[in-house]
Amino acid sequence: MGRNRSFIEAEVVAQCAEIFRSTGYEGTSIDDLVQATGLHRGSLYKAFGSKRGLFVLALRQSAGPAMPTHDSTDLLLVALMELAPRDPEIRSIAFGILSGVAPRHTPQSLGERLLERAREPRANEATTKDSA
Amino acid sequence: MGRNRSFIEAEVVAQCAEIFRSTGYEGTSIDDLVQATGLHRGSLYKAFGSKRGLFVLALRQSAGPAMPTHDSTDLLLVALMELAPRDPEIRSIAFGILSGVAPRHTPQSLGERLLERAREPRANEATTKDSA
DNA sequence: ATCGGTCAAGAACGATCGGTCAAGAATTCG
DNA sequence: CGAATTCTTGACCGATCGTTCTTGACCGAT
Repeated sequence: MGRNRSFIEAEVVAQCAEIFRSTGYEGTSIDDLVQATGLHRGSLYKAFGSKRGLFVLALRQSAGPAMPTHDSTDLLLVALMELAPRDPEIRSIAFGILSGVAPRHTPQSLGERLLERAREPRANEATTKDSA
Repeated sequence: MGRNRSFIEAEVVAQCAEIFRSTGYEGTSIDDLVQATGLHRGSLYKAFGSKRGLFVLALRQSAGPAMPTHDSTDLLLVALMELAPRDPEIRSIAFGILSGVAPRHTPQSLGERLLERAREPRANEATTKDSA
């Protein structure tokens, strides 16, 4: 039970992380997360409290012990660009990830990934509804 | 006169650029720009058409012939992170700036500035966002 | 069968978003 | 001077934002 639940939780957080890293923090709406996870608004809030809380979990989880992937690096970039300057806790988490035991990220590697990400066209997210 | 007008215009664009580079694109509301410029909503839209149009002008203007400053680099970072993946024109402008005649920006210099910016606390603008 | 408690579900909420427009002030022209 | 025209202004719009609350289905214990 508990194990299964936390496993599912981790999966949901991972799905949200994917949305956040792709469309940014401010660019992601709760509806986007609802759609991506299949959960419902109330459930998301019951489980995670707020959009920001969900992002914090996603950021922490994506920075596990493994080597950074493109996805986890993107999420870190989003945190650094959009949240860190105005949110001390997230700034602290982000720089904690950066100063991990091994020098996994460097300014150069971050800059390179930033440029790669900027070049990747994003599927035109529905600003106007034509889902038929 | 035309010259005076365009001078004022450039000043307004510069003020908006400062807001965009500081709080990001999605993080900046029209009201923020209204407050920063002292102009009124209608005037802004009459002169610049849209928030995006204003950002495009700001990005182009900030990437003049001079050496990049922290401010102009920040605006470029915002363009690359928030707009470039979903907006081909802005992506094109941004990469045009990057491939200027002299190698003014490198992945490493971008990454370094990204980290500096993330460390600079931003005056907590009260948008009733983190009261949870 | 009936209660009490739990939880998913999504309708509803106030605030705020980007964008528009009609009415008043200012200016130009006959 | 008065009519015509341009500019200024901020109230207003529908949509969407993040968040909360009511609803009702479900389940074990009585």
